Amino acid sequence: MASRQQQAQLTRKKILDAALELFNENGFDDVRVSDITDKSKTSKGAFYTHFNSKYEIFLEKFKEIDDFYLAFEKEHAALDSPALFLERLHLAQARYLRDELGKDTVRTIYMNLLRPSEKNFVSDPNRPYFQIVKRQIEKGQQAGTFRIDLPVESLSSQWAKAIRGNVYDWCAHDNFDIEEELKQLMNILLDGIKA
Amino acid sequence: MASRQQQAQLTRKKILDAALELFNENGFDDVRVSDITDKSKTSKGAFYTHFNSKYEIFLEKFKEIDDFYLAFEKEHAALDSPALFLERLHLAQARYLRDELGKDTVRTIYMNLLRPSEKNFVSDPNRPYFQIVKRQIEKGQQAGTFRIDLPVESLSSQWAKAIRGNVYDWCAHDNFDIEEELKQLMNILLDGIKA
DNA sequence: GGCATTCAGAGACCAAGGTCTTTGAAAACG
DNA sequence: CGTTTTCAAAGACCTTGGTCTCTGAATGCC
Repeated sequence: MASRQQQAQLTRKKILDAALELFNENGFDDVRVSDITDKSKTSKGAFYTHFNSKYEIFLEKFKEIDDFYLAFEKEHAALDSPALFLERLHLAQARYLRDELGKDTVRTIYMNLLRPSEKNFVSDPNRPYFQIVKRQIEKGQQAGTFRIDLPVESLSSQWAKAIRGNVYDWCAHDNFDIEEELKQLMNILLDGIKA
Repeated sequence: MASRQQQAQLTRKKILDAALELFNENGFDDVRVSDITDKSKTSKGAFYTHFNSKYEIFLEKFKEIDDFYLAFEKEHAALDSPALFLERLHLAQARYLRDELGKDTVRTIYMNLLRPSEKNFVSDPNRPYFQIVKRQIEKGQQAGTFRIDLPVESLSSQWAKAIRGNVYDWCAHDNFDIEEELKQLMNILLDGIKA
């Protein structure tokens, strides 16, 4: 028989695959842990040895978003206006959230990030998103188009938080055109960080 | 015996009082619905005829914040710089959230606002907070200090959402000085909405 | 007053996320 | 090898928010 470790990895994968498929079909709230263990022919015991919660396994889906950011940066490396870069990045992000992930997924993530037990992966400063924003703002500072009375860290973290407020509200409402709203916000923010 | 309606109101009050007291002592997550019904000498049936969820009753506590905003506006009516008014308002707000309500309460509210069933009371544009912000921004526009290429509605709603992003992050993290962070954000935002 | 109807309230019940105990095979040991 | 230890996995069990059914007193109607 396969080694214990190999077997465990296989079980983990079976659970993960089943879960992601079910989440895609029915959304987080309409998938029971028992649905996942049934579909993957495993058990609660197996589920909770590999994942700490139903939410944690759901996050796996969200992590793809980092690939999106990295791909965007690569694709737009030629663009040398940081302001323009940031604007396009976030409009693309808005479409990605809306069309690829879907409001329901984002809502679930934003909700669960506030659970006391969670360590907040989304606003981890090491994530590609922050690195990219930071690089652009630094570039703008060096070019003299962005203000330098506040450090890059402050400007970029404030930028990110303002954007997050917009995404949060989008999750909480119907009739909210996130692309349009983000455009407006960035209009203001860019004015606020210009030299 | 008291009329049915009177009796019902009394029961409602008993539940509400017991609940708020328990929430204050132990926080939302550590209070069971059964704790509330035990303390108030009522029952699940009574609880759910008067409130739709454990969260809904918790919101009652939060609604006091509107009194805070109204009091602030009254107290600072003499201040005629909208920029200064907004800055002071939000620093006072930061302290109120931190010292009066507490991070845990705010976190719970921000979490539950994203529940699909909730109608978002917090970002209801009729709330005093929005009215106050809107009035100040309008005042600034009329005085020629704030930009007029975007309508008051846009400026104020973007303002509110950016602030909300900051509060959200404060809830999600330890080691986050909300007063300092808000100061920084407003520095940028005010620059962004100035004429 | 007598009868039908309504409705606040009690509490059994249900659903579903998460925990605990148990088991049996694989690894480690000698 | 034989024995002990470890540990993935199974599934019974617990917890707790919320629902459902039932009851009995207040209200409405004649």
